[in-house]
Amino acid sequence: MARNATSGSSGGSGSGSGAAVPERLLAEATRLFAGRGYDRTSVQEIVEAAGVTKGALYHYFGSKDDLLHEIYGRVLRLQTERLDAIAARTTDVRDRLAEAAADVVVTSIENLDDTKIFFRSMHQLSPEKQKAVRAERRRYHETFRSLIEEGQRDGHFRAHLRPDLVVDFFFGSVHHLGTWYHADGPLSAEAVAAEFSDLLLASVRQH
Amino acid sequence: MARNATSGSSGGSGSGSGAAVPERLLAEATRLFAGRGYDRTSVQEIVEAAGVTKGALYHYFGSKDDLLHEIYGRVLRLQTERLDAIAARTTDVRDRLAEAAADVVVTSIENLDDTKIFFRSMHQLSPEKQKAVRAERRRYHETFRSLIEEGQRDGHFRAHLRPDLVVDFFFGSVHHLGTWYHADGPLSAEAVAAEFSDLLLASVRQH
Amino acid sequence: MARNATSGSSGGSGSGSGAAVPERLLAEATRLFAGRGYDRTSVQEIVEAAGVTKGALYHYFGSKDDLLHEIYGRVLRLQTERLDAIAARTTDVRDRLAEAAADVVVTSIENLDDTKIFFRSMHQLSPEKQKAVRAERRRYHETFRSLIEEGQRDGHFRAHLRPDLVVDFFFGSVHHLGTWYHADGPLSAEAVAAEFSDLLLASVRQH
Amino acid sequence: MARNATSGSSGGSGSGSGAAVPERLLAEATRLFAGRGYDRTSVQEIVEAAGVTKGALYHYFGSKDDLLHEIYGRVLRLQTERLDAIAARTTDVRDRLAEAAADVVVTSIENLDDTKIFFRSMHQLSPEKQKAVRAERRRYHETFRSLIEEGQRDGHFRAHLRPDLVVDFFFGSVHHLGTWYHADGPLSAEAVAAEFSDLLLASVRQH
DNA sequence: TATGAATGAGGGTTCATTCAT
DNA sequence: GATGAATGAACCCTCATTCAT
Repeated sequence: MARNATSGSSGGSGSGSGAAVPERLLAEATRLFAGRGYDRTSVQEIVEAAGVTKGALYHYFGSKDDLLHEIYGRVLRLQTERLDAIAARTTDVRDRLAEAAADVVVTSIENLDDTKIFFRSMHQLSPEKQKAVRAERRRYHETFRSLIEEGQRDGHFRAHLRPDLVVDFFFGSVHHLGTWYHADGPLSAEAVAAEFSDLLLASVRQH
Repeated sequence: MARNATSGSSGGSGSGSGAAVPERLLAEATRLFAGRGYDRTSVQEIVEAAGVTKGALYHYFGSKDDLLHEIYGRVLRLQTERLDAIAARTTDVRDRLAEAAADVVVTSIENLDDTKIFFRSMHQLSPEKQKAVRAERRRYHETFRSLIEEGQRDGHFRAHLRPDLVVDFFFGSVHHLGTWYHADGPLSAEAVAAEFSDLLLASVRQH
Repeated sequence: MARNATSGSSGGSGSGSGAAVPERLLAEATRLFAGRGYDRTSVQEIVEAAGVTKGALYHYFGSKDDLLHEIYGRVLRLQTERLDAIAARTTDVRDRLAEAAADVVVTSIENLDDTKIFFRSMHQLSPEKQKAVRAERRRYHETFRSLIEEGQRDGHFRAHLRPDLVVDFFFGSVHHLGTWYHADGPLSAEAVAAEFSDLLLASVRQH
Repeated sequence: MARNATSGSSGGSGSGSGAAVPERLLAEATRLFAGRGYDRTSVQEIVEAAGVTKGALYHYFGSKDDLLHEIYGRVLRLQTERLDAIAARTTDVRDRLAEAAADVVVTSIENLDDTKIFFRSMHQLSPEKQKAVRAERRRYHETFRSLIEEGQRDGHFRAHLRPDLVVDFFFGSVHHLGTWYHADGPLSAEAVAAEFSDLLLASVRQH
């Protein structure tokens, strides 16, 4: 029943604050959910930030829950696409794993609000939407895991490690980025990506 | 404003479910916060689960927020004590780090409800309580980090790694346990602890 | 404010579900009002059921209220015409009363949705429309009552009965049909009509 | 989950408008539902009329729906008790039927607001509560019907009549009272009761 | 020590209607 | 003739907290 939230842009005749209404709503919701948490952000606050009324929000989104789901969807689609592209390459599996690890760190930092929301607010989605998101997330993890398994078969990675545990180990670190990373701190996204990638590779590599 | 929540036990002649009222309240609150989240758990649900009335809760705790703070306090005190004990030993720093890592995994799994609450609900504490918790947490992280720095000075651990980044890397994995670990799954707490500890050591060790 | 709702049919070349738009809207509104009640049926539901948009509805009808009024109008016109025709005959007044009673039962059952709406939703009309409907209804009742009065003058019906009370007695039964009658039950419309007519005649006849 | 709404009276120390809060809420709700209809009466209007806040209403009643259900319950209990008492007598079945008919007319008029609500708002109850009310109502109708069946077996009432149809015929008239009866009109409750009872008896009697 | 009725502010959501296109 | 985005007001309900008892 959720309406299609990504209508074409308003075409440049733009009255108001520039971007189209659904995009503005998603952007403000993302910002507020990341800051205050999903439950502490009221629909009223979102629409005020976006400069529209509640009716407009419910014209585009079926519920507050739908907004959250849409936010998840965007980031999942983005990361899945990127991982699939990296995994499909024909380079050494160690390079592919390193690159995949660095890439997810960079995109997580570039979308830090989404990252914060992701690991804090998943359980506030309605059960069925939670199931949908988990399924997409599982696909993503499986692709990542298959890289580790491939490295183990090739003798590059330590064979006794449980690949699923390694995935949970690493993605815990990634999801946690939202808790401590600050854009205005001393570390660039690429610096963190390089070190996380290095740590992951060192932890699995056959020495 | 917070009353002292840990009064002596009611002496055993207690009516009801055995344990003293404040303990029962904390236990039920922990269970419910972990399951539904802090904001979605009502005070009414907590007192019903504990078999008391609202008046009783507000007799022992100044606010719902106080309950959450107390839960944080318990787990922080526990983990700080254990880490301090491990860090104070005189064994090889690699052993101390491995042991500290394994220990925090085991206690996180043994108190999985607290772990879930910890990483999801921090931002739902009042700002000043949040500050207090963060300060305690920082002390904990600093102790952990000092083990890594010691290992670097000794030449056991790779010198170019940023110790604080390593700590955030590892504790992301630990906090994430609440998201995927299930007591009735195939892995014991000790098995996860061993593998996480192994991964951490491998990732930092000089090879 | 109400536009003329019964425009000529669109000529048969019509796109969509066959009948002209206003008729389709009235038909779906009748079905929905009978099922869910007037207040619980949204304009959105009506236009979706009719396969048009809100703009179309408001093009033909001035308001949601207008739809309800039009539904009342149709059934009132129908029943008034039929009663007038029966009352104008020259047969024995007992036969005319019996026929009128049976006829209103049959048409009430044939338009059971209208009947349900009639007795449940009158008070949801705007005051002025309510007044108009009541006036038409009064005319109808007066015609019916005059049959009873005629029978009393002729000595066929018991003289001490209050004719208006008899009318209310009988039409209570008729309006109530919507509550219990089901088309797929064991009773045909004609069977109910015969028995109701019989009960009415027996209740007023001089024995 | 509905709280018990009929606490003891407040004991005479009565601050405020006299009666206890739940009773006041039910009384005002009855008045407003009868006047405007259930859907058109807001919870805000009810609590304002009763001089309390929304929180107080929801302290005693689980939902607006519960209020309606409680109103139904009261009138059903009253009428069931009275009918059972009359049906249990040992007088001639014609007298018992006449008395039962007259009695339900009198109590329906004495509780005219409840009567109005009954026939207009039943379908606005939640499905499960509707089922409960219908079941109670069916019991009531069955008792009434058994009087007619008894009269048919005794040869007092016409044997070919369908008893259930007679019951629906008569209770249509009774439920309809709310539509036309006015306390300040020319007819006393007893006068209407006598005539309705007479009409019913005449319609079923063997002549 | 404990009760539980009552508050008051705010929660998410629905909806008839309008109007620029 | 017809669209559908947007409004704005009202809707039912929840909840942490207080306080007279």
